[in-house]
Amino acid sequence: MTHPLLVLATHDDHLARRWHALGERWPIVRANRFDALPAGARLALIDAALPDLPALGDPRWPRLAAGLRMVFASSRPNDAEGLGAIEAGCSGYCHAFASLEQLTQVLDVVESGELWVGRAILNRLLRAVDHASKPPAAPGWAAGLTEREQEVAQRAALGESNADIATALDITERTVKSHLSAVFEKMGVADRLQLALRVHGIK
Amino acid sequence: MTHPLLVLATHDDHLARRWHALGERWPIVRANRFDALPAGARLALIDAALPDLPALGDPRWPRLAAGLRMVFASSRPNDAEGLGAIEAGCSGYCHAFASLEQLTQVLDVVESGELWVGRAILNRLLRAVDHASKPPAAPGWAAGLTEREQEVAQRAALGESNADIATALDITERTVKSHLSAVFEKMGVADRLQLALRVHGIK
DNA sequence: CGGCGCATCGTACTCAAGGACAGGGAGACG
DNA sequence: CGTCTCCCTGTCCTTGAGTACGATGCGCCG
Repeated sequence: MTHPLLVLATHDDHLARRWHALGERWPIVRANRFDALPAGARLALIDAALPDLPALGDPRWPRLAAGLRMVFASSRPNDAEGLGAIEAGCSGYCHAFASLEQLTQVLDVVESGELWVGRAILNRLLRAVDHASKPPAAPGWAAGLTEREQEVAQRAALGESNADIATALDITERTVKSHLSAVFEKMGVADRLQLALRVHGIK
Repeated sequence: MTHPLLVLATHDDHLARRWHALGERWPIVRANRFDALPAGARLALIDAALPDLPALGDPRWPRLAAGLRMVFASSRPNDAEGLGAIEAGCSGYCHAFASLEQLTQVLDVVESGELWVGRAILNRLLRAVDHASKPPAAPGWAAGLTEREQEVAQRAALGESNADIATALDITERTVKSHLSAVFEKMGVADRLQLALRVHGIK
């Protein structure tokens, strides 16, 4: 048998019967409790509704993840739980009542060492990162600033000195100061530190 | 045949031969150019090195993605390209010379309507989101700082002047400078702006 | 054409910041 | 007791930042 033992960890007999069909692909064993997971198991499908399930921040999760590839199955999936599960060390997160084809695919992917999250979560991740990865796309703070002023403000807020900015924009330090003064005036801040806090959403 | 037609889009004959083995699973057809993709195709594996490949920001990508599930295969994968590919509408991003098992898995996942990215990118996404979702809780930056130094650093990072901090803590401005100098030294930053960026998780 | 916004540059000034250098007092620890 | 760390304070000095006067050139618009 090339496939590793698959532990089906659920307290729910109905769910267990449903998951039982996975036995066609993996040798399976049932576990009723979290702390009763077989020691040597390498792959597990874990019901989020297990009665003795530790919180996702619990240190037992990462310890367990060292030797066990876990798929966290929730009957009511949501982003926060999914992120928590992945961060806790789980390799997959899916709907507990997903189709057998879907579950098989998830387990396949996880067994091969990859991570699996649904497209909903992945999309949200991408949008979040997309959001976070482009500070130049100013949301509100740049209102009323000219294009040049925004450039200068952006750089100043990232810690560049006036001389740095001048060199980068190929203008004089004097001009940088001029733009910055306008920025301070328009944004109602006193110095570049306050500017940085505003630009980055602190205060 | 339950599997849809798989378009192998690459200009590279070597890569095409390698991918050809996917024909055991999907009916395949070769395309040499991006604008020569068959009209009715539903699934495509696209070489990032295609000569006429549009930039990832090109509007042709989302249009194409409407009817075609694309896996973007790069011979030198990196996060930025991966994110760009997914955002452009591709359903998968992987190494062009990944193993056939891996490619099959990716295509399986994508064919079923899910998104696929490697664990490296996914991990990075998670860390990025993890980072972005908790700006107030900065646990790591204060490592090695004494209690007093942390107080001063915290206030300085929020934009308080040395005089402000001195008044607030009922000490001399000189002492504030002393603590701050120690903070700068320990954290490897040059001034309070850099400190603020570090404390608040920017840079 | 004249006014206006924008970007650019000059000099001079004030001031907070930060470093260099030097020290005192309180508590912990072997 | 000696040593160590932490907290506190002092003076002197250099420098970047920010402001206060100023100025020119360009494009747009009524």
